[in-house]
Formats: sequence, structure tokens, C-alpha cells
Amino acid sequence: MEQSEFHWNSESIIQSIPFSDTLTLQQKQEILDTSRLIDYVKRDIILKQSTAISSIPILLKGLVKTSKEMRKGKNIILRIAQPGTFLGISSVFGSDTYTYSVFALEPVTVLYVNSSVLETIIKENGEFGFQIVKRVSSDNLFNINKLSSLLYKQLPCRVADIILYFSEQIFRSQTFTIPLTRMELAQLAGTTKESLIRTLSEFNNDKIIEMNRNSITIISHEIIKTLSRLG
Amino acid sequence: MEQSEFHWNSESIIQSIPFSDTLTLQQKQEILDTSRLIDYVKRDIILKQSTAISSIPILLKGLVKTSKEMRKGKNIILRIAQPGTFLGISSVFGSDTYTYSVFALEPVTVLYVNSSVLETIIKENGEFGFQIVKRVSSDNLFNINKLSSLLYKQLPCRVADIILYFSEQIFRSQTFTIPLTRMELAQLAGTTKESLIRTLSEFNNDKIIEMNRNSITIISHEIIKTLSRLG
DNA sequence: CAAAAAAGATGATTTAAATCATTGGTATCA
DNA sequence: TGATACCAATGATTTAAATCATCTTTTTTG
Repeated sequence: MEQSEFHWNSESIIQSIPFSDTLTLQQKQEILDTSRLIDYVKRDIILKQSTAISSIPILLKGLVKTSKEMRKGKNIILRIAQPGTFLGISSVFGSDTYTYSVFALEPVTVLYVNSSVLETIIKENGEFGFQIVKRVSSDNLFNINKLSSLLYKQLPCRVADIILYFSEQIFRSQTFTIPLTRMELAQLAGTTKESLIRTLSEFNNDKIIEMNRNSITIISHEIIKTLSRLG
Repeated sequence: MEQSEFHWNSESIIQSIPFSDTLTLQQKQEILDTSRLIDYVKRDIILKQSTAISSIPILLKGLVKTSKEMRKGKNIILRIAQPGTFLGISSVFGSDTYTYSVFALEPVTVLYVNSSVLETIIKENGEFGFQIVKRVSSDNLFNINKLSSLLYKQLPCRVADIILYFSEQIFRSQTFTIPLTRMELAQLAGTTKESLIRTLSEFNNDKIIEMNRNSITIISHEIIKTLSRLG
């Protein structure tokens, strides 16, 4: 972890803050004055579950995974977050410790905003506050959705869901390189690495996807869609 | 469903609205002027999943279940909500349809608040808005927690969790009467009714709980706690 | 660069829980 | 009031996926 020195000036930082168009000049300045910019490399830990909350990280660059740590090896990856995401925002306003960890999947830049500054801005700027409500609400719906998928769909469907998640939400392409190990993919699908590998291999053998190492191309979007839709 | 006529006057309604102490007189009046009070009986549907959002129900009296409907019989009960809860608030601000249904478990009174009125109040009253952020955030943490329990704990642990949920969160007593059928309990535990019945019977045989019909008494709080804690 | 560790892949075995099947009890209502 | 549908309970059977075991390949690091 190191201070970020390159590429970022005040203007570009502000532009990367979600809903910054609703902020006053003074509020923008307040955020800049009380925040720190930090760079991370792959595998670095950005937030550690169970530690006391000091500030709110905003992801400015790169992909991260948010992961709930259970016991050894038994983690759940909640989501892959993209730039423009408040990390751990539910924890900040719903708890006094972070309820999950966040790890860098590639070179990442994070802006740490003082949480009481953000709290004050939410209180004095209703438009910004309302956007935060909307953001936390959709996060919530995302989790409810994940809950029901993981609970009722069986493995091939869940794996299809993940392939669609990367294809549609993260990379917006039929071909993409997954930034996770098989173990992590399993944690995202709520299964074990062996079961995940088997399912992916089947998809590969059945020519539903083409897979070399971490690179995946969706061959039959049709079938993947159907698998994902049916329980 | 019928207009609620008894027991409620403006003062008592306002007092039952969450965070109403942060509202101005005018805002309180605005809510009263644009809302409707409705009574329900057991099994009535209060919100129907997938319907367009028109207003925000606030639960004033009684218990309800919020339930995500999958295919036939395969539902998930997300939580049992108590008076003072905004129902479906995440859907309201994170979607344009309700993402789950809400059913009355007993005689219930609901105040339907106009959603654009509430939106306006959130925007003009930062303190209230911030309380909403906190509320939605803890809902989110609740769901993340449920997600990880259902995914990694096995059945006896999940059933122990439910018993503790009713004992500690809902009824605050070692003895309580569950307002759900076995099928619904199963949907709350993420299992089938047969498996749930078996597990509860085992607890009963092992004298961990005492159960007649829907009435449960926790005999060994110790064991229930341990079961719930260990995966 | 070689050794150690981690990741990936596959087959064999086990297991928790779902499904299927049946029966008795209890509301519900034409 | 009898009939129909729902709920509860329990035993038998099946099954999806976890676990265990082994081996290869890749990555990390001293």
C-alpha cells in the first residue's frame, strides 16, 4: 500500500466520487481536505472484516472483491465492485465494525473519506443523501437476489449466473478474463472449488463456453441464459 | 382489508412513524394528509411481489412476514417484521416494483405513505434521511448475515438460529408461540418442511426445547446457543 | 534456479438433506 | 355435517454436492 501520486488531481478525484454533481463546492472541498488517496496491488487487503470503522473508502480505479470471512477457507464473495463504489457503506451506517473484507483484484486506487464528514454532508445535502439511500437500497436488493439464487438454484444454474455476471455486469463482453482463482469463483457461487471446476469443465466440454485458464468465451449465450433462468 | 377506524388518532399515528422526532410539524402533517390507514387480518397480502410501487407501507401494529416468491412452494421468508418497520423500503428506492411480498401473520395495521412525499422529506430533512440510510444499511447487514448463515451452516444450526431469532428478536422470551406453519418455518430456515419437522422433533426429543404444536419453550439455552454459534 | 507452495483437475466415496410415500389430525366450507 | 383441503409427522429412497485422495501444472519465493 502506498500514497497514490500519479494521474489524480482534485478535479479527477471529484469526478470519480459518486453523485458528486449533487455536492456544493464547499462540500467537495471538505471531502478533498479530509481524505487520503491510497494505491493497492493485487491481493492487498483494503478493508478487514471486524475492524473498527474509521473511514469510507471510495473505489476510484480497479476491481475488488468483497468477501465475508467465515471459518478457514469457508468465505463468501458477495460481489465484485467496480470504480464508483462506496466500499462497506452498509457497515459504516449499520454497524460499528466492517462486516466484510475487501481485497484488490488488480492495481486499485481508493479514496478514504472521513466518515463523519460524509455523515454531515448526507445530513445537510438531502439530494446527496437521497442518492445514498438509493445506492444502499439497490445493494440490498442485490443481496436479496443473491440469497435466493444461492439458496434455491442448483450448481449449474449458479455457475451460469456467475458467467453472466462477469459478462454483463463487469466486463460487458462475451469474452473476458476472470480475475479470480477457482477457489474464489467457488466462493462466489457458494460451493467448493472441486464442484466449481467440474461444472465449468462440463460447460467447456459441452461447448457452452470456451475456456483456457482464466479466459472464458461464451459460445452459447442461449444455453447459459436458459440455465440461469431455470432453477 | 378495511379502513382502520379504531384506536388511531393523529398523535398516535405520528408516534408510530420511525424517526418522527426528526420531522417538522409541517412534515408530519404532510404525511398524515397523504396517507391511508388500512387493517388486515391473518394471511392477508399487504404487498405483492412484482407489482408497481405506489406507496410505502409503515407497519403500525402486528407481525408480518416478508417473503420472496420463487416458483411454487419454493419461497424464502426473509424476515418477520415488527411495528415500526418500513415495508419494502429497499424496493421503493432501489427498484420500480416490489421485490418481495409481505403477508399479515395476525391482525395488522399499516399506514400507506405516499412515496414521493417521503422522497421529498428525505431530501429536505437530512436528519431524517440519515436515519433512513442507517435503517436500510442495517437491513442490508441483516440480509448479508442471513446469506452467510443459510449458505454455510447446516440444518440443526439454522434451526437453532431461528429459535433464537424468535426468542431474542421477536418475542424476547424463552417461551413463545410461533406464528408460522411448519412450511413457513422451513422457508425461513431455507429447507423443506420435512427436514424442518425432523430437526425440531429431534430438538424436542433431546429435551433442548419443549414443543406442543406452535408453542416452544427453550429448555437448554446453552445448547441452542452453541448449535447456533458452531457452523 | 530449484524447492516449496498454491492452484487446477479428476476420480472415488460419503453424506446431508431433498424427495417420495403414507398416515393421522385439524381446520375450512359448500 | 360430511367432504375437501391443508397441516403435521415419520419412514424409505434418492441425489446433488461435499469430502477425500491423488496427480499435474503453475506460481511464488528463499
